[in-house]
Amino acid sequence: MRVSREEKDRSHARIVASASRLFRERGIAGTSVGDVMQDAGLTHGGFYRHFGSKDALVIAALEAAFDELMAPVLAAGASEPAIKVREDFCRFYLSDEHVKSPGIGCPAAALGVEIGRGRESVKAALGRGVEAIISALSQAPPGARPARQAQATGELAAMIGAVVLARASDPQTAKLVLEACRARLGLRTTIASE
Amino acid sequence: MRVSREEKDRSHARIVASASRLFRERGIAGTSVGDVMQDAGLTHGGFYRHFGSKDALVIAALEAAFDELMAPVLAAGASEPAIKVREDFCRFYLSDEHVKSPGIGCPAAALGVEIGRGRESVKAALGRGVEAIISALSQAPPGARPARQAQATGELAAMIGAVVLARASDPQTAKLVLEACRARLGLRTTIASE
DNA sequence: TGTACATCAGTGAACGCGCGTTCACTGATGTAC
DNA sequence: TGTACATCAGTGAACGCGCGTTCACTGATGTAC
Repeated sequence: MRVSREEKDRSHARIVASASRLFRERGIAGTSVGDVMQDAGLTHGGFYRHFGSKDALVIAALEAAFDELMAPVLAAGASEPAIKVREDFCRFYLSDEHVKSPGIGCPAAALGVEIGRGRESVKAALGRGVEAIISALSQAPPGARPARQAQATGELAAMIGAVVLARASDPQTAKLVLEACRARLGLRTTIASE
Repeated sequence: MRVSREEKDRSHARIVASASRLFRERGIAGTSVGDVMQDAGLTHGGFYRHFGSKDALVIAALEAAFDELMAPVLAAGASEPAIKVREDFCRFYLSDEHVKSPGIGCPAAALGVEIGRGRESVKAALGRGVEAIISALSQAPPGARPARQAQATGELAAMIGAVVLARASDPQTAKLVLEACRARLGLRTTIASE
């Protein structure tokens, strides 16, 4: 039965939220359209009233995931010193929580490899999200201040690698990987190091 | 028809070599047992004369891939200064060639995320390979010299992230990512940088 | 060394299963008068 | 505002397809005598 415009919008938002989490947790190939719809409390047949294809859902899910990831950074705005915002972001990125919960984490770390093998339109959506992170980390708009952008790019790459490696490792090695990356980024550790 | 023991061994080696390349190029889920057997010049039905499951093939393919990746390092042995061997490894790791050809590259970068979501036995095989790289990079056996191991771990994580990010990016951004990582590792660039 | 037979690597059809996508249908919503 | 009808969000069955795995079969290889 037909539902109201507002109800459809709510369904749409639930589908995107479910997809955004499940794709990051299980991978895109590892998450079926049916899985997403069930998680959103719907049946699979209705999916194509919302998206033209699974790829279109992936793009929407990526955008939502990057928005979610950058929300604290954007919310802080000018009310906090830029250096503090950057450090908070890096601390979250290199946290046990981020490693343990890919569903609420960085899409580049969770889906970068899979998307690198996929369609150009999906790669482009990931690229836009990566650019947004680099801009925020370097405190400079895209294209400007190449030296700072380069540094931020290197730092992001290091953090992505740390999270990828930590997730593939046993818990003990994972801690070591995160700590090593924190040290390389010049982040002081709360726990006393040896 | 039955073939000789030697012929079977050659088939086995071809299956592993094909799997090792195809898994890294297309992902594990993106490569069927049939794809591998066809690439090895066989038909899919014979696969289970060689391996008990696709997972068993993944483990064999991972071991072959890590052996291949570390071959130049081990071949150099004591005949070259350790620092030179390490630098050559890092230069290859951060090369355009490595980014462009995952099929001959590091399994941790190509398959780490997917394997992180998979079975424990496969994760363990990846872990052994990662340990081997860290030992080679730190010039120390596993477990020994924790400070150098920690540094090597951080460097490997940075390189994995750079390759993952470069592969997900457009060619121009990819170059920037690799260059940024080289700079962070203290590797001088052949091309003059700005 | 020669012979008879058991073994088994490789083939290709078949299995059950889950996938992305399509479709006929339902009935509440939205719209035109 | 009320009525008649078109729209369309959501349902659940069905589509063709490819997957990992199994199986009966073939015939050359390996082995026991």
